Amino acid sequence: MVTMLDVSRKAGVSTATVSRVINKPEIVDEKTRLTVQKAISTLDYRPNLFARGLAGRSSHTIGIAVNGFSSPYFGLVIDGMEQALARVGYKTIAESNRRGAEGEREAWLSLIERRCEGVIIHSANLSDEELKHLMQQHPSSVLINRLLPDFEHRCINLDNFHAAEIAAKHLIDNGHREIAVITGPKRNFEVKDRINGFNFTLNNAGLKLDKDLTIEADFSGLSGQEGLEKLLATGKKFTAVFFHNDEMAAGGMETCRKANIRIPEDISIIGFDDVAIAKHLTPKLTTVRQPLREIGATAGLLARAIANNPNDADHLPRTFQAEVVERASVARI
Amino acid sequence: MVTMLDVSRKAGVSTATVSRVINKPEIVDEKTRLTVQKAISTLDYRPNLFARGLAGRSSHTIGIAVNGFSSPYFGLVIDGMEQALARVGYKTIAESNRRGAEGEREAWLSLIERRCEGVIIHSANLSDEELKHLMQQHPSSVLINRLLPDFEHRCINLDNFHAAEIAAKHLIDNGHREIAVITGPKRNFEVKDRINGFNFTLNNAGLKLDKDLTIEADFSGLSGQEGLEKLLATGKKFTAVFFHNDEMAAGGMETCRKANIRIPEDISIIGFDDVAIAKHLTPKLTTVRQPLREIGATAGLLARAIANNPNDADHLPRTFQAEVVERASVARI
DNA sequence: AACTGACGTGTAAGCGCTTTCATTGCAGCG
DNA sequence: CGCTGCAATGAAAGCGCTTACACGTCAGTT
Repeated sequence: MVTMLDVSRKAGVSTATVSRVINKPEIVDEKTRLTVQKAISTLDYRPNLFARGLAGRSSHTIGIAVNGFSSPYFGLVIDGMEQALARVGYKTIAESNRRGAEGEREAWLSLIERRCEGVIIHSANLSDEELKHLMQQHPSSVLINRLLPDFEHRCINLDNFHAAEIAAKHLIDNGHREIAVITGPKRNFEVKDRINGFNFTLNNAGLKLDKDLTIEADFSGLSGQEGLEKLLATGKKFTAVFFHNDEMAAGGMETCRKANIRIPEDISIIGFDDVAIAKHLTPKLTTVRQPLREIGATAGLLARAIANNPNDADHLPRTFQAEVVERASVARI
Repeated sequence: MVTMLDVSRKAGVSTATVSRVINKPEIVDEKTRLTVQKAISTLDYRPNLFARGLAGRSSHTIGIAVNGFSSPYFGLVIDGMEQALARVGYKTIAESNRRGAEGEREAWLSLIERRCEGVIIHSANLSDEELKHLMQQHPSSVLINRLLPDFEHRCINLDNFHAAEIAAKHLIDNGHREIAVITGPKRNFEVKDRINGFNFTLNNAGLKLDKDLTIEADFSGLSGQEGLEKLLATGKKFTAVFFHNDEMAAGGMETCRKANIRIPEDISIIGFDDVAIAKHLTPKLTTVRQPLREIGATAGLLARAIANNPNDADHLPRTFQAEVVERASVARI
């Protein structure tokens, strides 16, 4: 392994100078700089990250902890982050949460251990209390999909209230009056916001949400399927249903197929997220798109800014707006 | 930050002993070990990975470089790897390739720099020559989805020949005689294997592949869509088409829908991979499933074994068998 | 009783960098 | 011509850990 010492010898300077050439080229004389750079490239030298990290230089990497890499949702977030960060010379490292609060804490710490300058966390299981504690202890971490009191400027979120608003509006504009909804777990704050936004819009339009027509599910396809079955079982009339994610919407479509219910002729369906499957469903799913890549990108940039240059952080948005992607699962009636 | 020195003081021993407790607990006296462990946990001490890495201890992490985190394909591979490795106390770090050969090399090196004990690489763009060079230089890296001459024992692959064989067999068994195929890029070795396996089976059954009925595409949905259009334009008769991945199959279905061709009544379709969208298509896609998680898991384990205990490596499989998942897009005729 | 090993532990030398502080050389000044 | 001040560089002290080596201690020998 070729070390900085090798380079310095080859270039006839001290290791300090080599280090400067690498980290602050502007402060070394042009001539020396050139010699050193030549030495670096002819020796094919690459700094040892561990030594660098130990010696205290910043690692130029931002970490992100998610639950499972195979989620289409987080895949996009990470991708967005990775690309934005790469553009400013930063590396991304992704870690997979083990399940539960313990797993989330573990992943977070592990990222810190890796000396990530910033860490971005999606936590569903840690309590506000503990989250606050960790946020305090690790000042350049940022949360996504969670709004932690007192740490709002370090949280990145979709404007779920608004997102549900436009979903409702889309349905109403298309003439729907009896609307059902299948929600995510109600303890999630984003679920609450969606419910509120949805209700708000319905109320404004002089409609109201029938309690029996809102079912709590758990974001899984199966729960969507069963949710719609329950809805059907009530015998109540409804012409449209709003699912809190696409996965559940796909499940819902499945029960329609089984029950011989036509979409959108008999029931209109609107989803949420716009993940890959949405456009492959039949009919193609009209859904509320989250700007996932953008959220990832901003989270990454924010973490970096907080770590290095807190002023920059102010310019970054903390909340994002969804938009509805009109496809073919909502009928005008 | 609490360091090993703090722990050693608290426990009244030297740092060397603390280090031993962490790395080779068996060699320290039980009593001391307990004191030290208590000190560690009351201080909430966590070793500094950089110092560890620098001082030469193994990092207990395996890295993987893929192109983009949002691919449903690699998502599963990484997930499988992560879980298998976690089970043996190893960490996974995933890095996203930048495009092209240069990007792949870069990601590889970057993983090495992070002192990953082993590295697992998916390379589509590096030449065999360069790959060999890198494999030599970094003895505990393993390749997935590529078969590099002279390094077969460090390559993990699907048995593509067999996979295509069973796809063909499935079609033939269902009575199909005129079969079209839409392939991936032919320079890919796995594509070649699939073509060979497919042809082989067809020939064995006394059929042969019509040159006009095989179209080269690029694995994208759009290319699948266009591929089927071209097929239709030939005016030749075919009752089934084999797509080299699900994405393209979805595209093909799209074409059918537009052309008012019923699946599977008019044309049967079989895909490849079995990614998330497959079961959401209408009709549900019959496809050849790759054991993606298992491939990931084995790749991770293999890299680790090569790094630590070459003998263990022998037991691990290098090639995996696909299976067809029968759903609803292939008709019996 | 002196001698051997095995065992448990401590001492201290790095690992490859960054960074502070000191040093040098030299232009510009009175 | 001696100063000051600045720019460019070097010397050396860590960063927090691992590990070779040395050093007791205390059985079990002879």
